[in-house]
Amino acid sequence: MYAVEELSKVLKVLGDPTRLTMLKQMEAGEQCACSFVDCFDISQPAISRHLKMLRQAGLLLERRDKQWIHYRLNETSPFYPLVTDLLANLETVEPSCDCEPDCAM
Amino acid sequence: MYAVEELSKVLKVLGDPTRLTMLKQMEAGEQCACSFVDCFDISQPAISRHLKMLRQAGLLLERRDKQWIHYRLNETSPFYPLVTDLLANLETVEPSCDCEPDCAM
DNA sequence: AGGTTATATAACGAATTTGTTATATGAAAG
DNA sequence: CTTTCATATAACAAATTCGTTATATAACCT
Repeated sequence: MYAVEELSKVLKVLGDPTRLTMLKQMEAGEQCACSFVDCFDISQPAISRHLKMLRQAGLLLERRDKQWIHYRLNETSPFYPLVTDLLANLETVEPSCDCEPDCAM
Repeated sequence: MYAVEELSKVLKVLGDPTRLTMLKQMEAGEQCACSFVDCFDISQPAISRHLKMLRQAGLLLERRDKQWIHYRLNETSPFYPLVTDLLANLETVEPSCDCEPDCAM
């Protein structure tokens, strides 16, 4: 059972096409932050801030490997079931620019 | 299957504690607009605008009866299953001010 | 050490959101 | 017909969002 304040905060974070698409891409597994930079037509700092919002909402976990940071869905979030359910009902988006499944490493 | 743009728009509308609480109250059935005015600590025009946003997202239907307007969840919305699922996992909120289940009529 | 790559933060502006008060509309009641 | 009640709209201010460019940090490579 979610409290109204918490749920509305998470839904607000989910209510953005860029962040929703990011999550959809992480549905398949870990994604390097650099791959998001390639996938979207917005600047690297904008990507970084979207990731931060998802992280602060507790929806993401990160793993540092060398200079790359890999993000993945946080399966221990109380909202993880909600997120996976949403993503399962979300069409896959074909990227506008060239978008590698993941970076070199 | 939802498209990213549509789903993110709906989630954005859902991502507000006032609107989420309004929907929760409509989970039980029709609600007169005036009952929302009693339930929340915001002005009548603010309530009216929240209802408009929910209506424009296709989540609500209205029924006019005399001078009152009754709102209910739109069961034919493609997002209705999503909404009911969310509401089922949302704690009921006890109202701050006096809040009738519905107005006189 | 110095250069390159990946990511984060700061500072800022335009657009959007969310509240307010004042006003308009629509229906009911005297 | 004028008043009253329920609801909607207009105009505006404060706060937030979301992008930008410039700069900082962190790790790797030579």
